Amino acid sequence: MIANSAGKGRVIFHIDMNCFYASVEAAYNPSLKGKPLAIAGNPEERKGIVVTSSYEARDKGVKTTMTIWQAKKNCPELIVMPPNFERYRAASKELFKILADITPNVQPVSIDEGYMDITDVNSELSPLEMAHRLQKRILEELDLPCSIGIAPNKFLAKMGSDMKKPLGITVLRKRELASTLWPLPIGEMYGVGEKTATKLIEKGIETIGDLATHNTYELKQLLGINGERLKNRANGIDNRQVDPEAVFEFKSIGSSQTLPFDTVDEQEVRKLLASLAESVERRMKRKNAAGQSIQIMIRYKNRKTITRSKKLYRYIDTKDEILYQAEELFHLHWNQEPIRLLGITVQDVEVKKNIAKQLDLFTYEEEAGKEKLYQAIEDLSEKYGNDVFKKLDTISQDEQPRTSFQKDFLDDYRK
DNA sequence: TCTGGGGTCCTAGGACCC
DNA sequence: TCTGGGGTCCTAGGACCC
Repeated sequence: MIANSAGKGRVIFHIDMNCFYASVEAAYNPSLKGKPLAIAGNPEERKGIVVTSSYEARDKGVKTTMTIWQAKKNCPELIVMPPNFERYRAASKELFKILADITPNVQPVSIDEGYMDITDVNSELSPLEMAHRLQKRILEELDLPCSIGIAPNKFLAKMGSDMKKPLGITVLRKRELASTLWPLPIGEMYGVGEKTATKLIEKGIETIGDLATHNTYELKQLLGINGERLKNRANGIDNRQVDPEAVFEFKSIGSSQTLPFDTVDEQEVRKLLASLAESVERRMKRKNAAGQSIQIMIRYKNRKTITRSKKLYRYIDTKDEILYQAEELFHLHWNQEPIRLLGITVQDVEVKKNIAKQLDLFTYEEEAGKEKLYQAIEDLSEKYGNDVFKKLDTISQDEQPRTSFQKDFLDDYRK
């Protein structure tokens, strides 16, 4: 049988690793198998919350985002380990290699899950048999358990992979939704979080089936565009493609950190901002990217969190530039109250290859040296206002200026 | 004596332009 | 003498996911 025998319908897999971090640790150290294990940060630095835990731990009431002391209260024999991301990244890489063996049409969505579109895979095996082999191979080669959802679209495949754990395989067919998907409580639907669940339950929508049959207009009133989308999904409608390129289309790169103690000390703030800027720079370099906006995040003592951002009209990618912009925003917006967490994010990120094509200031930057460019930018901002870059639009280096404004700018700049 | 860190997408108001 | 409506961009915040 050929996977595509259904005709025009697609066949999508969603692969979801079971308790990924905990399973990787158990694969490295088999003596951990069968024991209640939690991966959690350092409680001394106020980061001691459970990130993942084994099923044995979950059975004893250990839940993700619990603090370690809460988790240990429920499960005194809990083994707690710090996260080892290198390890998880390495395991993830091996996982996606195995998926790529079946089809190039794989879309990673996070370190431990991904979609595959196997519609056009030539195989004598049925999709269900393929899934069994895949699951077995991942278990044998990586010693890691996973669950697989098989369905005609991403949403149903995702819901399917969630239904049986560990080592489950679930087929969700559209014609069986009323008996398979609809009985589930609304809060278990992908895309419905706590807030949305509360709103829906208030309207008497308690199951996915209730949502599927509810009046569309009312849902739009309640949830905006998302209301309509959720209703469609509840009815098994989801046209999103599996996109292997999506993983390269990141839009922001950020770094944030909770301080061991709340602080108002500017020295300490500066140190943290510098190290955050460095971390952002490192990761942007790795991805060969630069960004056009900067955002800072300040979380205060009472957990109230603000974000402040600024569009820059030029691309930045170095630690110094990131830090300079972040410090400026910080001093403009900090209300002097004790700080719990700081974050820096570079937004409107592009890979440099694409920037060079589109935007030319970057080319100038490479050629003429940054200091000269920044000086020119500052002079021009003063002269023409902050609109200068919008008005400039894109002038490529070999291109003739199209407007008198662009001409003035280039004259000024080349001086 | 609780609640990390990495993201994406959507909304809503104001500025500005036509 | 007073005021429509559409569209885009920017900023801040919120919801959600892993």
